Amino acid sequence: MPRTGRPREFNRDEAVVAAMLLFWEHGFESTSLAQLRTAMGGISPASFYAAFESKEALFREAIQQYISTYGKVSESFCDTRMTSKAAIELGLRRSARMQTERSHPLGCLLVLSAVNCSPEQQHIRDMLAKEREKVHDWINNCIERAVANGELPDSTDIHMLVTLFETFLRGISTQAQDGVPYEIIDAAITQLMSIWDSLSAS
Amino acid sequence: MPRTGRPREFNRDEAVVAAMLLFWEHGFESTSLAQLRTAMGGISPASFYAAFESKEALFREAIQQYISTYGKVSESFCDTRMTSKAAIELGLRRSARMQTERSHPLGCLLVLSAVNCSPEQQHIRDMLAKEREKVHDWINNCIERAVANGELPDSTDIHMLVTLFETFLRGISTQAQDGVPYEIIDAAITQLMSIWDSLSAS
DNA sequence: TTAATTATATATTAATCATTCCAGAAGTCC
DNA sequence: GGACTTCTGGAATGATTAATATATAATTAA
Repeated sequence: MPRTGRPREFNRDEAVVAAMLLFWEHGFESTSLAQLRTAMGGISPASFYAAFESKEALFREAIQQYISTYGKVSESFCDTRMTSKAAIELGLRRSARMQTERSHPLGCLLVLSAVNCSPEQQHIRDMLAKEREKVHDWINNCIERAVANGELPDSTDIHMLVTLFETFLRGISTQAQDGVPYEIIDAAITQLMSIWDSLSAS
Repeated sequence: MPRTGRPREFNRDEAVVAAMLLFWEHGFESTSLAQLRTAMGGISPASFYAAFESKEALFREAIQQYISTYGKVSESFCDTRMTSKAAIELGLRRSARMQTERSHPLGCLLVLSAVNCSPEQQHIRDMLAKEREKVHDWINNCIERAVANGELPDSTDIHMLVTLFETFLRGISTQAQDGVPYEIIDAAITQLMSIWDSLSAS
């Protein structure tokens, strides 16, 4: 917080949220600075660069904003207060719910916002890949825990099961973008989770 | 085929394939005309616009090129010469195989190439959504056929089952982009298909 | 041989891209 | 009341965007 100098005339936090929503909907490269500045309250280029160092730096802030709010639904995957099955199931359902809400862009920002990227911006893709890997690790640890504590048999193919759930989770993003409603994805999750029971029973 | 006038100095078909690969890897908007012209054999702007009307028209041709080659793996979903289960399973496995091949960009062009789009290019997104809908209809018809001929019970929730398989199918695209190998996706497909047996048995 | 046709190379267009410069405005600190 | 600091509006930066204009080269048809 600056204690001296002319005070900022716009709310920085609100501006980051507005930018996040734009990046979420159109992606990093397809969102122009002019669009961002308009959505952030019609601020000038000078104000933009004084508050945020660059478009890329703003994008990084937007990602952190997403992770600390909407993205929290994924944290169910690393919630050890419930069974592994319950954690996976809740993570999937909460993700599906959030990604199909109409109060913000559809799908997951971490999956969608840098799918299309020019070669020079490969590091943007890599940055998001790292964030996705965190969720991957949560799911992986969750399944490993299930095998370790007997919730799933020792013969369980852990990598296979992680891939099964994660691939479905990724698919929710483009399904949501195409308008598939929550209820039907939720029903598919119920069916998907039946696999868990058949594995634990055998 | 022009029968008169100066002959074209580059192979038009090869140029479309080169463009398709670029669009596949970087998406519609993030692929520049300069990149395209270089990949298409270093042709000039004049030659480009003489052969293809515009960047968008070329993109449409690239999509058709994809559909008639790599995209054919999806046609398993509407192959009625085998059981519905076999059609779904083969469609998934062939999609996973194709999308993880290293001889071309990873994932599915129809899913990935217009995820990030500026508002003015919404019709590009819509165009790809229509192509994806064809695959959706194939899967839907395939499941409907299974219920109609007794392969699945009448009580089957068709929309749910279509969503289950299609969401997984969509997820393969970003999983492949993140480097998940074919073998592990294939194993997940095997597990996913076990749902079919549990449904047909009950 | 000439006309018609089509592709070519080169230069150029206007628009947009992210970013920077500069002068002034609005605060705090002493 | 300065001095200092930070933010502001507005103009300008050079690079890049997709697309076009113009003139010429290479072919076929008559």
